[in-house]
This record gives sequence, structure tokens and C-alpha cells, in this order.
Amino acid sequence: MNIVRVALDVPLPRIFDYLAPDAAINDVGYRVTVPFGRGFKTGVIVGLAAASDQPADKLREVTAILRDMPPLPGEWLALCAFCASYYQAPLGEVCTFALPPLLRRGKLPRAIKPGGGKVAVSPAPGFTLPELLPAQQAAVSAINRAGGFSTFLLHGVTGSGKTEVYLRAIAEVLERGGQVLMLVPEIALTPQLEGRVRMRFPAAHLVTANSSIADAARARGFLDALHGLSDIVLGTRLAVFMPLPRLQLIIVDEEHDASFKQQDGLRYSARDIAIWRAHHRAIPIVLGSATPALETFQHALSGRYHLLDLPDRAVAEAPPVVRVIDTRREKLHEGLSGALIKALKLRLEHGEQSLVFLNRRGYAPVLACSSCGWISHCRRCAANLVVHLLDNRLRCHHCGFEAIFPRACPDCGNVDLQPFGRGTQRLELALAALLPSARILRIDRDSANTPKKWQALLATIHAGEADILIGTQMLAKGHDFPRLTLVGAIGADAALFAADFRAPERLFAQLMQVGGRSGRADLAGEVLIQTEHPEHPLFQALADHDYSRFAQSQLSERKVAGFPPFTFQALLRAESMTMDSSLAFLGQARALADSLAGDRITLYDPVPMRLSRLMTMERGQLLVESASRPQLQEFLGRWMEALYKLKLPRGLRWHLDVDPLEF
DNA sequence: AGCACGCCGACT
DNA sequence: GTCGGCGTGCTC
Repeated sequence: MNIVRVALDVPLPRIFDYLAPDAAINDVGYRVTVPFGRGFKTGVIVGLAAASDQPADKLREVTAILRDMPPLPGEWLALCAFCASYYQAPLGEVCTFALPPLLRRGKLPRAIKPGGGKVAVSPAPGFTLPELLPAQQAAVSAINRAGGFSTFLLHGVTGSGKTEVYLRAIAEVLERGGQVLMLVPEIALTPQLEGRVRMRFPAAHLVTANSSIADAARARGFLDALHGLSDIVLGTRLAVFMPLPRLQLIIVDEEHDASFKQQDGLRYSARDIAIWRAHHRAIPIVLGSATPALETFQHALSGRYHLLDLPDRAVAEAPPVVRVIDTRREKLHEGLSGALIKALKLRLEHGEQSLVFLNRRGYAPVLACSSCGWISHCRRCAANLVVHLLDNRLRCHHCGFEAIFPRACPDCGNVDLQPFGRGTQRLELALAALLPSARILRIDRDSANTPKKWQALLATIHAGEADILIGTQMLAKGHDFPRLTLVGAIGADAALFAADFRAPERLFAQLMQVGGRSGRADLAGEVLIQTEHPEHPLFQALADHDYSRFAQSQLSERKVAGFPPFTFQALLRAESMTMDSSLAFLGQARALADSLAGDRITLYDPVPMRLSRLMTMERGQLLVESASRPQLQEFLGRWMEALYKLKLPRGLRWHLDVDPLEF
């Protein structure tokens, strides 16, 4: 047993063996410093062996086994190993990713305080528990009764009281001395939830985990969790890798949210990893959403997940009235229908807030020359430069390239340049002209680009110092606006017939979410959706607040088309300086795949990606599909092995995306 | 990914 | 004559 197997942060699909004369059987899970190449690296011991596959003269001796913190538990290593195998990523890369940066570098934060264990779950003095509705009560009991692995889909609209169900389930687990992991999609959502959890469980040790937390604090949170000191870990997707020896419950809030899937580097889905984790540990997991991912809903329909429906809004209020505005026969004023303008005026008179949802920031999506047909395009991307009139610039929303708004057409010198289409800035100006007395607030990535600005905007809204909010999807998520009674959605049609088969699912979720912002107990809410396709079932289902009908119709379309969740996909992407070489590599990969794939694997042809050029890199993709997840997995393993052996042309990079969300 | 070694053009 | 271009190969 004098060989240790070490996972190192190198993009190679293997682990490295080292001589460790004094290594003991229980040293697995310790971090270790080893000589690597001409330098040193810190890695994690993932196994011990009596002999190595490597020739003896290649083996070098470990520099130090870092026993300054407890070894990472076998369960944590198993989690990393699963992630590595499922996403076809090197184990070293996963282990490194799962460790906070400080620990990754072989360091430790300042001393940690002991404590923890069973906590009193009495809420703060003066706090009275809200009464549960029958459906909430049923959900809480079902979760509490689950003795072992069980996946619950907690399906309920905004205001139906999902959070209260989470809190009751957490209380039960804390009572039993367990730890809870709660995942939320966005950093911006953690503070308010954190406040609510702290108020409810003042004695509990709460750790927050997200990428904005400073290195030392993140490492300390990780160690607290590892020591079993923390009772509740609340965080974004990376929190799914927190070691939790007493873990008894996982909650994934807004489980449909795409931000649970990392879009670069290690392309994992925190929600899916969380489910695996719950299964591995034999504990319940609760997925909460008003608009579950179709993958999730399909499992609920098939009985694999346990569906917990919260049909009512817990606060005594009617759901907002959804009206679909047919814009085909009408001349719109700056993109606004008469009905929407009238509704906005009405709210203004009543001193109530309105929100106009337009998921496109900037002034206009493109600038065009009326004479020669020139359009503003990015020189680094296959995308148009967006007009930002406020700072007189053209900007690429993909790579950040900026140019000054041109005086004349760069091609023909014509001075008549026209912005085409509409973004939030243009809408803001139009509404200001239309309703001069209204206090208008625009909330998008440009106006709320720092947490400070975002907080200031939220404060203004809550103080009632804004009449009309104009916002992108930033505004849709999780925030409560008490005086908001009208939501108008414009420009929604673009997503209706998009090439992406998930676009309708996302649009429905988005409109449902943004619509849910309107109305409360004493003020009825109204949602107006402008569209040229008022008869579209998506809008009809939305008007009826019928997620289930929409989901079932989408699912039957997906089934016919052979899309997820009825097939499983993986996408091989390649990028290089020319599309030819990217596609040539993918062609090579395709040929390898042809020789490796069984008959239950479908291979497609290499094609340019939808955004074919990004940051000057020409990008292609190759889709692989199978109705059998195990067979796809097995194939991917062999395919990757072969792909790693290929020698690549200079400047070509590739990666595999298992269960891709974006194409 | 780094970081070596290794063989061909313009510089003091 | 050398500094340095990036092509190729290795890391236990």
C-alpha cells in the first residue's frame, strides 16, 4: 500500500500515482502536495494501491500529505467521481472545482470554532408560525414521512407557499439533528431567503455558498459543513459540492432554472447532481417550481417523482387576470398596443405600479443603413451590434465589443442610419414621452450592473417612488413588489417560433414568473400579453393558469419529435480560427463515433453552431442522441477515450456537453 | 493546461 | 553567430 492515487487539476482524463511510504489506508480523501513536471501541485488522494500501472522509474514521491483538515469523506469523493464519469470530465478537474479556491491551493482559512450538533428550532421570539393550507400540510407530511430516497416535485405558483413548506421540512430535519442543503438559482435571491431562514431558525448554523463570497469565508463555510458544524447550507449551484456528513434533506428551489446548469468549464447540472446525491445518501429531495422543467414534470407524470401540488395562492387572493392582446390588426405606438397604454394610464391614475416586460436590453437590436443595406455587426462574433443610444455606442452583447455610434454608414457614407427593433432603452424613452408624469424605472443588466445599483433600484421600487418599471428577465425572479398590479409583456413572439425546441418552455416559465409579480391580497393583478398569435396554445394555457396542460402538450410534441426528455443528448463542440477546421475535427470525431456507436445511438452531422462565431472563434457542433441513458453514457466513455488520443490542429479546442440546454 | 525541448528567420 | 518563432510531446 505504498502507492497513492492522486486527482490533480490537469485536463487529462487520468489520475496520477505517487510513492507514499508512510501512507495509511485512511489517508484517502486527504489533500496532498506532489511534484508535477518541474513544479508542485496540490491534489486529492482518491485511492491507495499496492502497485501501479506506471513503470517504477516514473513514480515520484509525494511531498506532503496535508492532514491539517479532516479527509474529504468517501461520500464526497463518490460525488466527484459520479460527476466526472457522467459529464466525462477528468476526476482531478472535478475535485478541484468542488473545493473552495483556498483549499485547492493547499491552504487553510483561520482557525474554525467547534460547536454544532442538534439545534433548537424555536423561531425568534414574537414569531408565530403561519397556518398551513391543507395542500401545504399534505406536502410537509409527505416529505417528513419519506424514509429514504424520494424525489418530490413541489409544484405551486408564486404565492402558493412553497417556501413555507421548505421551512417546515427544514425544521423537522433540524429537530432530528440533520443537515439541510438548499439550492437557489441566483446569488441575488440568497439574501432575502437567508433572512427568512435566519429569522425562522435563529439558533441554527447557516452557511451560504456562492461565487461572490470571499475566498476565506468560502473555505470556512466548506470546513464548517465538512465538520458537521453547519446545519443549513444555502447557495447557488456550486453548493451542491459541499460535504455534509449529517445531510438529511436537499431542496432545489426554482428547479427549472437554467442557471443550475453550468454553461462553461465543468458543464454540470446542480439539480441533477443533487438528485444523484439524495439517491446515494438515501434521503428525500424536494424540487420546487411553478413551472417545472419538462424533464422533471415527465418524471412526476410517470410516477417516478412524487408530485406535491399546491393549487392555491396561500394569501387570500385571486390569480392575476391574463389577457392576450391581438396586435395583428392594430397600428402599435412604439410597440405598445392601445390596450396596454390604456391600462398603464389607469394604474398611473390609481397610484399603482406597472411593469413592462421586454427581454431585450439596449435601444435597438441593430443599426442599419437605409441606403446600402449595411448593418452593424460585431467583428468578432456572428452577431449584430446593439444600439445603446444613452451612451452613444454600439455594443456586442456576446463578447462586449464596443464601437462609437457612427456618424455615417461606414460602407457608403450615407448619414441616414436607422435603429431597427426595440429594446428597453427605447421603450423607456417612448413611455416617458407618452406618459410624462410617470416616474419610470428601467431595470436591466445596464442599469443594475452592480449589487449596489440593483439594491438602490429595488429600494426605489419598494418606496413606491416608481410608477412604471421596464425590465428584462432580471425583474422576473423572486422579487415581491407590493404595489404592482399590471404586467405587460411585449416582444414575446420572438421566442414562440425560435429554432430552439426549449424556447416555448422558457417563454412560458418567464411569462408565468413575471406575471406572478402582479397583484396581492387587496389589489387585483392583471397581465397583458401582446402577440400576433393570440390563438397559440401557450398563451391560452397561460391565460388559464394551466401549466399542466401546456406541459403535457409540449411533452407530446417532444415525444413525436424525439426530443428530451424522451431522448438523452450530448453535444460535442469545437472551436478554432476557421469553420473548416472546426467542422473537419467534428467530422473526424463523427467517423470515430461511427465505428464505436451501437445501433441505439443516433449520430448527427457536424454543423456550425447557431452563434457560429464568438470572440473570433468559429464554432461547430455535433449532436449525439440515444433513448437509453446508460448506452449513451457507455458510448460517450469510449468516444472520449478515442477523442483524447487525437492530435489536434493548433488553436482547436473542443468540449463535450452532456444534457445540453443551449444549442 | 503549462512547460519543456527543438529546429528555422532577423538582429546586435 | 544568437534570440525567438510556435510545432510536438509529456506530465505519475
